[in-house]
Amino acid sequence: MAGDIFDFCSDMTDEQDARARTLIERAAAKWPLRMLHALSDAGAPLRFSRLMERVEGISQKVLTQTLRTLESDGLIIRTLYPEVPPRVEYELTPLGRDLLVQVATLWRWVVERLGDFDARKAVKLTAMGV
Amino acid sequence: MAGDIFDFCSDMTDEQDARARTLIERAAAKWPLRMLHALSDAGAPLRFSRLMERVEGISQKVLTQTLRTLESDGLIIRTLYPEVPPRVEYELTPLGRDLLVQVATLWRWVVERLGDFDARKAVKLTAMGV
DNA sequence: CGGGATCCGACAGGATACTG
DNA sequence: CAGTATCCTGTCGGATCCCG
Repeated sequence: MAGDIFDFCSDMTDEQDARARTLIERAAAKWPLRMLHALSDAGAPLRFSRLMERVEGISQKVLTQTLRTLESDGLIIRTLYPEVPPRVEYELTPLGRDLLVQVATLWRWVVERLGDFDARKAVKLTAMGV
Repeated sequence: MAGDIFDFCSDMTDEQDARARTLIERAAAKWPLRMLHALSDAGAPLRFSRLMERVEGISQKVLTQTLRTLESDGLIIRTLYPEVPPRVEYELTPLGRDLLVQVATLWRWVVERLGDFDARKAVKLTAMGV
């Protein structure tokens, strides 16, 4: 259809569609978003332990897993300093920063309309004889 | 911090934050998004069976569950026509339509940069002695 | 310090059978 | 037609223990 708001997907392969969907779902998920936000908020590279402190409630396993995923997606950079004890720092890439801005835009839109997301307010007028 | 891009969340309760997060995660998820898209694409109310045809691969159980969730979130409207056999039609609410547009915007942004989401392109220059 | 390996419970989602 | 009920399996995430 001509008016399809997802027109830009028309010439995509199934693989590209799946890749885009995965990226969107990841960025919208709880832990990845909070981690990106923590890194953005810090304004400087964060060590593993500091990041874990800033993302309240996350387990070490999920923190590690998500860091690996975000790194392979090109959203963060992991830098290992081979000292004793070892030091590892994580920071946002420009792409990660930009994606976070996009998601924040969506968040703001939703938060501003929080009161509207409720079935009580979606009463169909025709059902009332209007 | 003053530069926090999520500043607009600062005066939110934990419940509001959780609610917003849930809404975002739902809208970004695979089946809800494809269902909203199908309803938008149809341009008219769809019956249960027609919707199931248009959302390829979805199970009847998940279709029902997701319809209930979307309805309780005020994104779609369910209209029952007490005929024999029964007829039920689903359509987007204005809010549902608007949310879909917001998510589509995010999708377009990601799709246009699909090639960038790849760790190979996120090489840290300082690691190369630059 | 920054993880890896393992076990476990909770829950999402598919397949199937049945119903007003 | 438009669901509901049930079973089953895969995955996610928490907790714990261990290592270089």
